[in-house]
Amino acid sequence: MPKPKSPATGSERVLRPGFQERVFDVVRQIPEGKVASYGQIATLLGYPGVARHVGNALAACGNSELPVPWHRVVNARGGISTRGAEQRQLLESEGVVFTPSGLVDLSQHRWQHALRD
DNA sequence: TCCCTGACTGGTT
DNA sequence: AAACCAGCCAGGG
Repeated sequence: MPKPKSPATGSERVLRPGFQERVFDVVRQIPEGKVASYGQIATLLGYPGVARHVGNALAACGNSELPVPWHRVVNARGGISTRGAEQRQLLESEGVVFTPSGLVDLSQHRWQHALRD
């Protein structure tokens, strides 16, 4: 039979369907005043390296029926999304502190899901 | 099906 | 510190 071209053969690093839901699930667990990074969530789900997809999934959080606190997800440097205008305000209203350079102070607000470094 | 883009990241210049 | 680059993989044109 013809050789399968699917990248899943050999090494299955393909995102399973339902990935987006899982992302929402985790994000909903972030408490007020805390933030997590895209990469942190990807790793938590078992897919290190797919931070982009976390962001991509979050971009569609409007499709979710349950509310998703998307503003509590920031990039690895504590920077907020390209649509950060609203995001910053939401975070500050939860007591999140920003550094003078406009980044979330991760040393103070990083959510650790009961884990540690 | 090819090519480009993306709410990302970590390493190298 | 900032720019650049390679890796990641799904979606859309």
